[in-house]
Amino acid sequence: MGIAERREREKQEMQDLILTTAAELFLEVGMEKTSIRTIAEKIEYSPATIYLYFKDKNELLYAIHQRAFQRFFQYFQTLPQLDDPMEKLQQLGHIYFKFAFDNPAFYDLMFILKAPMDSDQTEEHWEMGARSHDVLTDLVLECQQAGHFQNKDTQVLSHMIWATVHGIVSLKIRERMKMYPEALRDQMVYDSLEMFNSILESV
Amino acid sequence: MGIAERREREKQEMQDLILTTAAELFLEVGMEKTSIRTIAEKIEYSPATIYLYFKDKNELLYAIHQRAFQRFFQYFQTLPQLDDPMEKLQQLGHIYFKFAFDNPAFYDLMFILKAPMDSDQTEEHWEMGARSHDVLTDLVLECQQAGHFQNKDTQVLSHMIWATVHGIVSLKIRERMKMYPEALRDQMVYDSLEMFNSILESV
Amino acid sequence: MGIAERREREKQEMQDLILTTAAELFLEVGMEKTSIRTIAEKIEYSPATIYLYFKDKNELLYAIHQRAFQRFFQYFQTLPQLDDPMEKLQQLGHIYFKFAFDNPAFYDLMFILKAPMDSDQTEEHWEMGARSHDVLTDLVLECQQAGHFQNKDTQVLSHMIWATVHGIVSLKIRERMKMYPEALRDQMVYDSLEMFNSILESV
Amino acid sequence: MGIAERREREKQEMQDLILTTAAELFLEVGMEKTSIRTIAEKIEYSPATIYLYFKDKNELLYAIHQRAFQRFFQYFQTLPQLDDPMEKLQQLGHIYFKFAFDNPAFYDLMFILKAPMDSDQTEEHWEMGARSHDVLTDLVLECQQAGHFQNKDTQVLSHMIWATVHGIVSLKIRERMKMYPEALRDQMVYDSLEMFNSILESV
DNA sequence: CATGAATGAGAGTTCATTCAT
DNA sequence: GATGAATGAACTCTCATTCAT
Repeated sequence: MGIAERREREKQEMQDLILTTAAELFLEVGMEKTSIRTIAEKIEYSPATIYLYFKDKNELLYAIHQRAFQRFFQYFQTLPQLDDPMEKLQQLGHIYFKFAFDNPAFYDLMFILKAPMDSDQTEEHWEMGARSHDVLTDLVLECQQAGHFQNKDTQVLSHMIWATVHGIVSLKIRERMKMYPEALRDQMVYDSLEMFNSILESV
Repeated sequence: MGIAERREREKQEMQDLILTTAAELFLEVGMEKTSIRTIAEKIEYSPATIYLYFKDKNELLYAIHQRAFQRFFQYFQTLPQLDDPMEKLQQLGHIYFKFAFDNPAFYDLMFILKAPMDSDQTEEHWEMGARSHDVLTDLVLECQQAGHFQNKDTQVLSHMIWATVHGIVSLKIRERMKMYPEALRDQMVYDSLEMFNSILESV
Repeated sequence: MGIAERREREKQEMQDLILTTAAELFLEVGMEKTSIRTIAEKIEYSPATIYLYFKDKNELLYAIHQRAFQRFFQYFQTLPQLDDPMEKLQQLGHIYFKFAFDNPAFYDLMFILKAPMDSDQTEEHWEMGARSHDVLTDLVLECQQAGHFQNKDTQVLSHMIWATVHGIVSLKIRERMKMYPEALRDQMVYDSLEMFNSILESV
Repeated sequence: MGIAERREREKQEMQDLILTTAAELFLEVGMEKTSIRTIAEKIEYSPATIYLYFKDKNELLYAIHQRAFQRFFQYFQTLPQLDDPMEKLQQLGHIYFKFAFDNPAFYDLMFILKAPMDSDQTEEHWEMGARSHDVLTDLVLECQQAGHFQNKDTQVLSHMIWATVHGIVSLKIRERMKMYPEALRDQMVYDSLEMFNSILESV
C-alpha cells in the first residue's frame, strides 16, 4: 500500500483542480465561454488531459454540480443546535451567505446558471435543491410553532425568505451593485441581510 | 419630409425587427444559442444584412440592452400618482414584476446575465441601472418621511427591497422552483411578493 | 435571368469539384484517411466552405454515392441494341470495365468500400445496386432463351459473372497485381475479361 | 533451456495474444475502428504495454499481415495430393474459400484493404502474394499439360481464375449481396464457385 | 514487465465576420 | 440595400505515441 493510495489521492487532487478551475471560469467569463480548452489552459495542461479525468464535458459539469452541493451541505451541517429557532434561522442565513461568498462560482452554478445538462443529472440536481429547501421550511415551521410568523403560509414564507437571501447574494455575484461605491458593497450586503433578519424578528 | 426621412424610418423599422427577433430568440432558446445566423433566419434575411444595421454582435447586444431599459422605464412611468408612498412602493413592486414576467428575456439580460459587452456600454448600462434604483430609493425615503421604516438606513433598506423582489423574479426566471408543483409556481411568486409587502407594511 | 442561373451553375460546379475530389482521395489514401480537411486542402478552400455545399460528412458521402450510381447508369445506357444477347452480354462487360477504370474512385466506393452511412442512404444504395444487377440477370435470361447456358440457374450464373468481372476490376483497383510487371497489368486485365467471355461463349 | 528461452516464449505468447485480439477486432468492428486502445482494453492491458511488443501500429499491422499469410499457407498445405490436376484445382478453390470465410478479417486485410503500411513491408507482402499465386499458376500449367485449357495463356487464365474466386469472396465479405435474400447468400456463394468449376471443366 | 499520465495532431462542426457583386 | 461565398478561429473529442516510475 502507499503507492496505490498516493495515486488515488493525486487523481482526486487533479479532479479537484479541474473542477475548481472550471467553476472559477464559469464565474469569471460565464459558462458559455468556458471551454475544455480554456480550463486546460488555465491549469496548464493539454485539453486531452481533461478527458483522462472526465469522460466528457457533460460529466465534468455533473461532477462540479455534485461537488458544489456536497460542499453546500457541509456548510449547512455547521448550523449549531440552538434552542431558539429564530436565532437558528438567522444563523442559517449567515451560513448561506458564507457558502455563497466563499464559493461564488459554485453558488452561481447551483442557483443562477441555466444548466445545460442531461436530464438525469438535472433531476438529481433538483432533488438536492429540494432537500436543502426542506431544511429551511422545517426551520420556518419550528419558528411558527414557537409563536412567530402567525397566520402565514409556511411554504410561501420560506420561499420568500430564500428569495430575499438569494436576491442579495446574486445581485452581488452577478455584479449588479455598481450604483454603490465599491468600498461599501460588501458591507451593504451584510447590512441588507441583517436588516431583513431584524424585520423578520419583528413580525 | 422627404426621402432621407423615409430612409431613416425604414432603417429604424429594420433595426426594430432585428432587435425584437433577437430578444424573442433569447427567450426561446437562450442567449448562447442565439446566433447571428438564427436571427437572420427567423427574419428571413441573410446574416450579412444584420451587419448593415449593427456593427457587430456586441453592438446588437448593446441595442437590445438599451431597448430593454427603455421598456423598463416605460413600465415605471405607469406608476400612478398616489398620495400614500407605501401604496406606491407596493405598486412599484407589482410593476417590476409585470415587466419581468412580460419580458423575461429582457429581465434576464438586464439583471442576471453576465454581460458580454464592452466597457463603454457597460457603463451606460449602469447609469440606467442606477437611475431606476434611484426611483426606488426616493420612494423609500418618502415612506420614511411619512413615518415608516424608522431608524433604518435608506440605502440599505432600498437595496434589501430590491434584492427581495429580484430574488423572487430570478428564482422563477432561472427555473429554481422545481421543488414546487408546476401549477403552483406562478401563484407562489405573487404570494411571496404579497407576503413581503405585508411584512413591510407592519414594520 | 442569367445571374440566378449562373449562380446555380457555379454552385453545381463547386459541388462537383468537392465530390470528385473526395472520391479521388478515397481512392488515393482510403476512406478513413479522407477528412473534410484533406478535401478542403486539395481544392484549396477552407474546411468551413465544404459545409456551405453539404450539410455534413454523411450528406457528402451520400451525394458521392448518388453521383457514382448516376454515372454508372449513364454508362449502362450506352449499351447498344444488338440482336445477339451473347454479344450484348460481352458488351456489358466492357462497359462495366470502362466505367470502373474511367471512375475507379466511384467504383471503389460503390462496390468495395465498407460504407459508413446512415441506413436510409444504404437502403437507397442497395436499391440501385439491385437495379443494375437486374440488367445483368435479364440479359443472362435472354441468353438462356436463345439457347445458351442450358441447365444453369439464372441467378447463380448472373452472380458468378458479376463476381468474375468485379474480381478482375477490384484486384486491379486495390493494387493486387504487383506479381505481374507493371507494363503488362492493364493488358492482362482486358485479356482476363476476354478469356472469360470466350469461355462463356463456349458453354 | 533456461530463463532466456522461457522469456522468449512468453514474449511470443503475448505477441500472439495481441495479434489474435487485433484480428478479432478487425472482424468485429472493422479496421478503422480498431485502435491500440481497444485492443489493449480487450486483452486487459494498458495501451503502453502493446508498445513493448510492437514498435508502432504499423509494425503491428505488419505482424498481423504475416500471420495472415502464414495461416493462408497452412490452409494451402492441406491441399491433398491428387492425380487429377483439375480436381486439385477445384480443391484449391474450396480451400481458398474456406480460408476466406474462416478468416474474413485476414482475407480482407490481405486482398481487399488498401494497405496502410510502409513500403518495406508492402514488398514482403507482395512476395507472399506472388508465392501463393505461383501455386495456382503451377496448377493451371499442370492442367494444361494434362490436356485442358488448350490455347490459353497460363498467366491470363490463372489470373482470371483467381479474380473469379476473389470476386465471389469479396462481394460476400464486403456485403454486396443484399439483393439476394439473406438466407440464400451463403449457398449462393458456394453455388457460384461450383458453377465456375463446372464451366472450367467443360473448357 | 507494466502502466498511469500526458500530449500533439487531427477529426467533424459551428460561428461571427468580411467582401465582392 | 442585400446577399452568396468564403474563412479563421474556436468548439468537443479521439488517437497513436512517449516517458517517468
